Amino acid sequence: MADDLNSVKTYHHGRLRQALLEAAEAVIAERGVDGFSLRETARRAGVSPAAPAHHFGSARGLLTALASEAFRRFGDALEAADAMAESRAGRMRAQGAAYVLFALQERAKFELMWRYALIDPDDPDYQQASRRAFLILDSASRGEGASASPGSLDPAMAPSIACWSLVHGFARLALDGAFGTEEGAAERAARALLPAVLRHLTL
Amino acid sequence: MADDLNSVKTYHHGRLRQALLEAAEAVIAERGVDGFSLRETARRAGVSPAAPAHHFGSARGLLTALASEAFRRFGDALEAADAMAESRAGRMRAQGAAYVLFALQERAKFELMWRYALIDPDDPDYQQASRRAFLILDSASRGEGASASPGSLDPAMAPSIACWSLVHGFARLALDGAFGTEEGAAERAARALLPAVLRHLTL
DNA sequence: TGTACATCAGTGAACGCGCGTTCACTGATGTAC
DNA sequence: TGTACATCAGTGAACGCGCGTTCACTGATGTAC
Repeated sequence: MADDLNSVKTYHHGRLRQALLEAAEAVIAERGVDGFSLRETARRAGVSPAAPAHHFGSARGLLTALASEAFRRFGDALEAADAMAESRAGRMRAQGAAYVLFALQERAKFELMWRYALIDPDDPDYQQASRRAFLILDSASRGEGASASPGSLDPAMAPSIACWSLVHGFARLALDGAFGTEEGAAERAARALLPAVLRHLTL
Repeated sequence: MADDLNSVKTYHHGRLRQALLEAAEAVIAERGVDGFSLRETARRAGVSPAAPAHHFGSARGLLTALASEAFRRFGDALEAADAMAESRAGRMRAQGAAYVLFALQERAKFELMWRYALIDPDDPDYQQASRRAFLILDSASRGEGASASPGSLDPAMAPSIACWSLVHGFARLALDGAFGTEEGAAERAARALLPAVLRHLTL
């Protein structure tokens, strides 16, 4: 029977955790990160406002899970871009483009990823997901297997940090409307300027 | 009599507008941008919750005024740094250091400056203050008098945008704890890494 | 195969909260004559 | 110099809001025998 896959409304949802994450994603995509509300998320998932607590403990817990998931997909995007390029500079540029593309396409999620007032940055899952993303960037900008760790102040980190800063800054400026606030302005700026901007980095 | 400068509590405040801006600044410095509240601001200024409306219209109005003022001081800091250096590269690096220093020292204000969900980015005063800051950066990275405008997609903008992106990204990553979340970690990272990072920029 | 029971995943009503804004008001100031 | 009056800059109580979380509960599921 396809019944239990479709319309039958049962007391137990079955995949509520995933459904809540999707609903939350939709809420922030529509209303912005600041417009998030746990009750609205529950409403969209068709569930009582108390239900999310069962899976995430609190609103912060849900957002932390969503941010972790976002970081994972972000890492995937960087990895995929990396695999398409060959030279060191080529890898770095491909990743830089993917970085900015992700930020523009998944705007709200990208902002959430860095919103420490709303998530728990000490969550192990979050930590692991965000650290991984940096290591992918790092390995491209220093060429081959990553060695140092994100938190270190080793001067050997400078190239990676410079690369990271450049693309991160460009993405945020674009999101914040520095290149115009009209519809599509950020995307146009990225297309027109990003390649030239990336060329200003010496590795 | 010094009375009217000190303790005498009069019905009319006299400089309430300024007092509210200062109170708001203190609130976000203590509680973070997300912790802002108009009522709390009024409380600190020793005034009823309805008073701010008289000077700023709404909470958003107050925050927009605060962000504009922040951008003005930010521009001043960039300008001062610029005046200390001589070569083009020197000016750019001095401004870059000032940029990051401002972000770290005036953390909450710096974040507010870019928080479009809370302010009105179309406010003329805000526009002018933010545009000015960019033009100072721009004039250093292209050498001498600024020519193009922030919104343009002219490829000649690439050096300025690259410089801007680099320092903006570094600042945000530092604030967001990418270099560690312990007390003072961001400052230490800036001291240890920023000069080397700035050297990766070709002008 | 059937039954008892523990555990799990939801409900829905209620709580208390602090918020931004509104409203009719009043005390102080400044200006015209 | 004194008075009338408009304007300005505050008050403080009230409104309605949506929020996150709590609580005692119940329906469904899975497991042991």
